[in-house]
Amino acid sequence: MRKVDAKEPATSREQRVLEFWKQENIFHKSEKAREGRPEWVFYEGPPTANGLPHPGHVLTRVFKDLYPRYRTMKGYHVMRKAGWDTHGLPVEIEIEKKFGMNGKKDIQAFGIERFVQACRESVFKYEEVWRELTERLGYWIDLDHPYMTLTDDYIESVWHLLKIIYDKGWLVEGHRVSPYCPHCETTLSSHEVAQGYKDVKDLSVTAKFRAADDVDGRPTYFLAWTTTPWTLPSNVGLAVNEDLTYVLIHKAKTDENVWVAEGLQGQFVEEGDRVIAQKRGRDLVGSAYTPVFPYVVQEGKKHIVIASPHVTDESGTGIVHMAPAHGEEDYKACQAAGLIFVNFVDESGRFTKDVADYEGRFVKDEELNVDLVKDLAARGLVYEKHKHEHSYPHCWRCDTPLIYYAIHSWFIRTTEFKDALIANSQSVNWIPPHIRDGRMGNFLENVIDWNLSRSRYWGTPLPIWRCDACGEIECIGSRAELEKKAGRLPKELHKPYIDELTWPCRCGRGTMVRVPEVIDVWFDSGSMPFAQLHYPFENQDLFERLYPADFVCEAIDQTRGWFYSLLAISTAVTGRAPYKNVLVLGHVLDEQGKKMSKSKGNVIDPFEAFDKHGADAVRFYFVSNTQPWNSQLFYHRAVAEAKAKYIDLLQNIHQFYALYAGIDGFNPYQVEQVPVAERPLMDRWLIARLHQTIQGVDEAYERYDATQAARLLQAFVDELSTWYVRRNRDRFWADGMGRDKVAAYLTLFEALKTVALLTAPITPFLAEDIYQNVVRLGGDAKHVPESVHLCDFPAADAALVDEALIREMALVLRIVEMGRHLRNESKLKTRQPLAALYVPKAQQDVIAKFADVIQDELNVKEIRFVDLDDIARPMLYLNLNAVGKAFGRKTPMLNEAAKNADETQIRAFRETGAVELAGETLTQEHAEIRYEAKFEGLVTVDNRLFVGLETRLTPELVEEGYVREVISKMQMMRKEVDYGVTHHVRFYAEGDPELLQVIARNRARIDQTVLVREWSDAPLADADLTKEWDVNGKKLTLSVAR
RNA sequence: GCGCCCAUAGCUCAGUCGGCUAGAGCGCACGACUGAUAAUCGUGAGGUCGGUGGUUCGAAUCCACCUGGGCGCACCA
Repeated sequence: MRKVDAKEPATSREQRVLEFWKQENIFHKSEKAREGRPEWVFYEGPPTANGLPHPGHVLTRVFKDLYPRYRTMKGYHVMRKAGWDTHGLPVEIEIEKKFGMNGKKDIQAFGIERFVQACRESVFKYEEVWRELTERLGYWIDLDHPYMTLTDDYIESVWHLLKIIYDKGWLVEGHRVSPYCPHCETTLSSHEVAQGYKDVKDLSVTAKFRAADDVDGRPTYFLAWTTTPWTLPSNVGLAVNEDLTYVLIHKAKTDENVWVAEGLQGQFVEEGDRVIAQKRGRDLVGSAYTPVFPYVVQEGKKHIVIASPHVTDESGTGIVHMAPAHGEEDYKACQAAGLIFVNFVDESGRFTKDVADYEGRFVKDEELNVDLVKDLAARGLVYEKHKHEHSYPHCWRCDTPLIYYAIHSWFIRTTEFKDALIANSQSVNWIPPHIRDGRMGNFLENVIDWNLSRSRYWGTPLPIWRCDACGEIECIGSRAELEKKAGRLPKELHKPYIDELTWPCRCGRGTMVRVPEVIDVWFDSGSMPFAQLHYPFENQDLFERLYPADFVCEAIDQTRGWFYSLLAISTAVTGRAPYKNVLVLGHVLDEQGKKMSKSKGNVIDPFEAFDKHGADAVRFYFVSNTQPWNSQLFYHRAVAEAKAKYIDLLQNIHQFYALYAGIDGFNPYQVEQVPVAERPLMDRWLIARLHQTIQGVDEAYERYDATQAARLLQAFVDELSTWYVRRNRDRFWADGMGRDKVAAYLTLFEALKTVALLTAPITPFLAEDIYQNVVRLGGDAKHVPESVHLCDFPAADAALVDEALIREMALVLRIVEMGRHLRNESKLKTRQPLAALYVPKAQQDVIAKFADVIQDELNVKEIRFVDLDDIARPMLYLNLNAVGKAFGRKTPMLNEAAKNADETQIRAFRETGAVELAGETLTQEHAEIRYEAKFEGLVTVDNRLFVGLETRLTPELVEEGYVREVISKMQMMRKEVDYGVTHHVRFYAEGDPELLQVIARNRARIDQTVLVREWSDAPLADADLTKEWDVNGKKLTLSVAR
């Protein structure tokens, strides 16, 4: 065993452990050792390695590591395959930036092959950083055999899944209005849109659409509000709700009439205005109006009022302007009413030449919108305008504001199997449970079709070929199928190579050409249960064993991300839920509770945290601080605190054990075992607490409550250190190796060993360090598993959980606490022995068993069992402040009466809470009962217990106090010059003659305690230290030498 | 706008089924210990349990509404 330096920096300890794991291949062995055992299935959600890790990744990885470690110790086989998410817009945008490109035209010019290869190369840009993070954190995951979404095998599996979905008729193309990024020139799915909402201020305008017919000879307008003035040139209709009532208001100031919904008229009727007509929405339908811009010239039904049920009178005017290309509801309502369709915005978000005056201008440009509104205002068509703050979707990667845009896309008809999605989600153990019916439940209730296609380059190609003549389409589900059709395989299953493959259509006239789109990256990652194994082309048996997952864990933003894509694909393909238990984590926030983000500059570098506090401390902090689904504040001071109250404490105990076990050459495997039943009470108590802790920790891990496990461990380690070790220190430095000493060693050994095992999932480094040193004796104990992580999880022995003993010890601790309170009040330091402690006779049976502990802890000569009335007098003690407020001038009189209250009055107060004094009724707010000692000393009482401390000093007690004081000073000097704890040394003393006599009289005891070899008669010439002390007011000068 | 979560000491958090005087750690003040010692232990001060109302013998806990924070959703016209 090696000596332990509790001050060793955590990083150096953790480096040592990492070295050992690597050297001995422990991670690999931990998986190997459980081969053939039942599987406990974990799925890794793939991060993208082209960005740097964030503290949030540390949080998820702590929990992704902890439960697999626990399950492995419980005897399960856990496969831990890493994964990388490699496709998609984020990668493309990086490359665009890198080469100074902007938009798809530039990419085309750059060359798609070159572009795609550049993407491929950049995907693992930060892999090294991720690898280091993973290692430093102690996250055991197989990074050498990861699944990668860009490989042909992976893509082939994804194709297989798409084909199944296609064959079920759920993969369809459609023309609909979707959120669209004009920079990336592609549509986004709902879960991508969800990532990018931001609060922005946009110019909003209430425009006036002049009705064809004047009323009362005055111009009459329909009012409609919009926050997107750029959609007004494409206006083809106005929508009302058939069932709402609309009013016509005569505006006195401008002498014109305006239509708005009745429910909103309050915002439009000003002084002098009046309502001159009222109509149901259905009666307005069909009314013609003049458009506010002249650009819609296409023939057909247009510029009339139509009905749409989605119109409400909750905001705006209750009349909605319709631009069918830019709103899902607009599109549907216009179609239903048979209005024409126009789209004046091109794929890069600019006006086409149809909008002659604004051709080429970007529609989300603020100036353009201002110009449009000015244009309207010049023509008197603005009723009102203002800056409106609202949250508006932005592209989650390039930050461009999205527009709603009617475009051709491929969809998975998730709405078709919505019920199955809901049923599968219901079967999952969501942690915390509210996710099931809350976040996830709501989302699934409102599920919309999955917009799968992206008109981009770097992604899994949509495996659909279409005949350029007859339009027939075919979905390809494997490489073999493709080869059969096309006669060959491409260099890789990516654009542009894949697009080169064509074949003649059955129709005999045309060629089958692949559609240009790639798919949403979320489909890639959601396919991983299948694709990570290249299923069904390989590993069919393995897949059966590894599906579905027992456990997945990500942060809450993945509800609509990975959790959903896994669920949707799995439900579509197998009809089953892909996972059984899902731990949904909260976000990591900074010290002020603000989200950590690069732009705010408040991101704590995970590596800095590891360097400062060690990975164990970070891990323990995240696990113990709060339940993981709550937001977690992350800052250095908090981690340092977690370290101090658990990691350091445990390492201190380890150091203590190693120090003495080293000195004594204690070997737990070679000594004669002392059965627990034959060990002292203290040992039995600790063992009882230990097994109680095993039970609690095991159950907590089992139900995915590692926070509870960590807190139970922390409580146990605290008691182990501050009560067991502190109370039993002298047993470890007793001479020889008697049975009591062996019992103490065995007890502490078992506690340390078990704690190392219990804490291994949470703090794997510290656990290993203790295990190697204490359990494996630095490698000498060959008969125990090589690593703590190869051990079986400890089993609690219920028979050892002596609950009565645990309760009794709690009582003892309470007595000690009360005793220390009295010591504090008496101002008599603990080193001064006192004659007696009084405790309740009623508890004699229990207390007597622990008398020596209590006596020693409080430094009293004797414990006396008494009744409270034997040692204390109850008194009525007034709260003069309260009494003064209530009774004013009678206060002094009442106080006098309280002092003289007799026993019956006090008993009445004790029993009823009220007492009659001098004709007034005093209650508990005015008075309390205090106890006055009947002996020379102090008494304290609580509702269960009382403790009395005798403070009378006899000459003998005083002398002993001096002795203890002198011993203490001598020990401090030994410490200061850093003599070994077993060295015998020489002392010389001079000073107060009385004190010197005390020393002389107590030489035997002092010498034995302080290991004094010789008292010198003359000053020590070779003294290592000389110090002058004040010993209870008497001068003493001491010198020490070896 | 709709939905989910949260709000307890200066800070971070416990508080079980509604039930003793609402707890812990850190910080602060004071003290103790001194063979784990740059470690450790104790005592004390510190609370309108976010607010208002309700249910109840009894509410931090259950209900309603409100306020503040975090997050999510989206036809915010």
